[in-house]
Amino acid sequence: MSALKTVLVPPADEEVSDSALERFLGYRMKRAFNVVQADLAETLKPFDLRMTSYTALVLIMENPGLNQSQLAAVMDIERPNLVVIVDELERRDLIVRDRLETDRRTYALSVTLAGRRLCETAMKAVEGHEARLLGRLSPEMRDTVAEAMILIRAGEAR
Amino acid sequence: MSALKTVLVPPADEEVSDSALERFLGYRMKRAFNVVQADLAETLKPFDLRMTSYTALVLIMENPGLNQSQLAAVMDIERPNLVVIVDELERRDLIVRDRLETDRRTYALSVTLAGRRLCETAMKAVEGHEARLLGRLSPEMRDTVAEAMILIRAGEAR
DNA sequence: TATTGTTATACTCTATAACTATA
DNA sequence: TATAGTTATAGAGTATAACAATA
Repeated sequence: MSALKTVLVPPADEEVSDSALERFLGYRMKRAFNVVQADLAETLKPFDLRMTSYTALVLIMENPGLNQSQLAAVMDIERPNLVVIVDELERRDLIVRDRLETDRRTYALSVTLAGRRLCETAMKAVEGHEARLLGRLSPEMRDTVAEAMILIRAGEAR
Repeated sequence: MSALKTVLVPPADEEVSDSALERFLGYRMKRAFNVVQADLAETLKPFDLRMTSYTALVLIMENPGLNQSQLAAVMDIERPNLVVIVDELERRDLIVRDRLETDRRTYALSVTLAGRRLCETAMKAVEGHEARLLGRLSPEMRDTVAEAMILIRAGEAR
């Protein structure tokens, strides 16, 4: 039997393949989400907002009076993580926390006039960001993706 | 003019709406991705792998001899962040780093037998995870989502 | 008891600058 | 000088336990 030595030939950059991960949803989603995240961060930077604080602001504007537990639930984050977000929005006078007479444990959150103005301007910028990132996708494709995201999200508990 | 006092009525839990974020891709993707991430983490826990280390292992198995810069590029992460991942895979004897004669700066990465075995078992588990999470999506929908993720990813630099 | 908001903490992922050794 | 790998570090997101005030 002859002695064969295996020689490891490094692939050229263009030859590196990820086809074994072709059906790997997490991998594909992660890479796409990173791009979306980075572009969104740039988009929101002029408003000094991050994705989480922007989301919170929009939801408070849409649901005046909601409390932090409700907001955390809609945003799908843990309550402790919401505290710092709400703290900062309040510090910047974009929202107010009102103690309720009926239940003095909870805060009723609502936007200030400044908060509403900033939010509406930021929403326009985010529309541009969406258009930029989804430009290559057909309208049908966008709808399908949106629907799929909701279906995946809904399939959580089983 | 009569003095009207605005009373803030907190919404019931079921009434909290996020329709203002309906077309907000990042928000939808984040929520879906969180679900995928959490389920994947559970799936990979028995193998003591995380999403990043699993991805690295699969890619090294598919591209024997590639170096860390190439791997980081395919995975879309920064080189410094890859070091700890490769360190751990090497420590567990799942991969080896071979110094190349031709360029002593780079490592040629490849899986060991143990690495190949663990990877192949883990890939089967990940298939189950995919089936579980994508169960509600039609095959056409899955294809569209996969394609859309690649398109979004590709639209990065513009 | 249970719930709201809070503090403290820890782990992961991500990003950048600066270093070393090789080329 | 440029590149591969490395170290150190910092920021952001996420998750849990435990507490005070209130119901």
